Amino acid sequence: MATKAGKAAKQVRDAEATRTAILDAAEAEFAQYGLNAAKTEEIAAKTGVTKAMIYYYFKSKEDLYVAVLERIFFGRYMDSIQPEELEQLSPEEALEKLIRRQIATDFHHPHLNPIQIHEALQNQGKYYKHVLSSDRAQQAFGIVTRILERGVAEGCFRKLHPQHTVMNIMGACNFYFTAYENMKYLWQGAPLLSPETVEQHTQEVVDLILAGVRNQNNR
Amino acid sequence: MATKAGKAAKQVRDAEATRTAILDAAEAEFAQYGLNAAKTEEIAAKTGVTKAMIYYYFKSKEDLYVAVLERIFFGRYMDSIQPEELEQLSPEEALEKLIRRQIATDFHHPHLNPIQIHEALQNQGKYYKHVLSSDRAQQAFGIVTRILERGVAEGCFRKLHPQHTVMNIMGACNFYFTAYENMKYLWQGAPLLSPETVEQHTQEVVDLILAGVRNQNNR
DNA sequence: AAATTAATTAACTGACCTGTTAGTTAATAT
DNA sequence: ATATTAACTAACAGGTCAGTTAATTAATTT
Repeated sequence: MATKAGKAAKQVRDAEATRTAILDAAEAEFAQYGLNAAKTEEIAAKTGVTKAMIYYYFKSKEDLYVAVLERIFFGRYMDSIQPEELEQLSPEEALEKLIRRQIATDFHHPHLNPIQIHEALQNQGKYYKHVLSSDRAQQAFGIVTRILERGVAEGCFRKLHPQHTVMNIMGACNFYFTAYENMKYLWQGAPLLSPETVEQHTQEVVDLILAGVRNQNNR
Repeated sequence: MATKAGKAAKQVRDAEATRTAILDAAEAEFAQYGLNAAKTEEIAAKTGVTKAMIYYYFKSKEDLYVAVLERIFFGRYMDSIQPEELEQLSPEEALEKLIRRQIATDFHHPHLNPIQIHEALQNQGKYYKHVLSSDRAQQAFGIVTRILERGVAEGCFRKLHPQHTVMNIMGACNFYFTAYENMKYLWQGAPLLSPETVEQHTQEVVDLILAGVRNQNNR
């Protein structure tokens, strides 16, 4: 929709659209397999183009992978979480909103977490370094950490370690999605990924974490 | 030490030892890459034998993978957690011990979690199904869930959903290790995987979760 | 409408990777 | 000591995969 496209989508050839389609297919492939086990042939097949197209738009599989990483982090993650907005709220309100947004993001962008995890496990974060070291990322996580620091300072949260707590909250939010495919064998019956159970998961995490950080002596 | 070995270890050829060495190397390789991206050649090299040895002891890469899965789950995980023992304790004590054991297991068997995660993401739990459906696994997780149910029934835990809470606790315990390689770029300085910080992580999770599940109305 | 440029494909190359085979060396039994 | 079995290796076969090349078709410009 950015370029000149009279009727859009009706074009047979559309560089922008093809590039995006490749990124979309690559995102799905990398989410399932990570950089190493992902197959360019498979990405091309999912896109509906020839493998050569990948190398027309991207230098290499590695280059495509980095493009996917950057797009999903800056495009999807940061936009969904909106850390800046949380600064206006009280620590409790901000924390609850953060949790709800985090889980909603996991649910609506199911590739985000798998890609990050594969990157950590397979490549030790090598390709993620420049993303997470960027000013935008540092600032965003600074804001998140400061929500907890503010809570402690204001006395509504108990004395806790902000960075550890941020990680533990992320763990509680994410594990449900990460481990779903294994967990389904443990507690059968329940359809673990239905909107209803995700809503229940959200409420459980909110209750657990807010009770977990609240200062009992205060009030 | 099981077979007849006068001076043990001094043998040049030792089937049992070689098989175990292959399993060890495979465990490390699968933990980093998962089934699909793991290379048999690499496993052989790590073991210090020829690739053909893998096929002497195991039918296929898949077969070796399943052997690794079973060994690490039944051998390492179940032995470390000892769910049966937790049944004797009060819900609070049991829950704290469970958390401490879970994290200690993650720390001392760093391959366990990565393998499980890769299995979920890459293979949708296909090769884990028979493991988690087994009586031993079902019973163990039943015990864990029942700790929470007991706590709710006895009134020391607030009204919570046991299965969701088990997952959220596991998430808080595991995420620290899973995401470490990415997280190190966010909060530099601190050596995130030193014994000291792992101890701190443990205490933070214990504090967070116990406060999070405790019933405030009850005393 | 013809010429030019951009998007796309088919077919290929060379490296790599799983699994095999046939032969070799060490341990064990006779 | 010799024969037999068990553990192990070197070398290879066949398939797969990342990346390339040369030709083709669609869009754009003149």
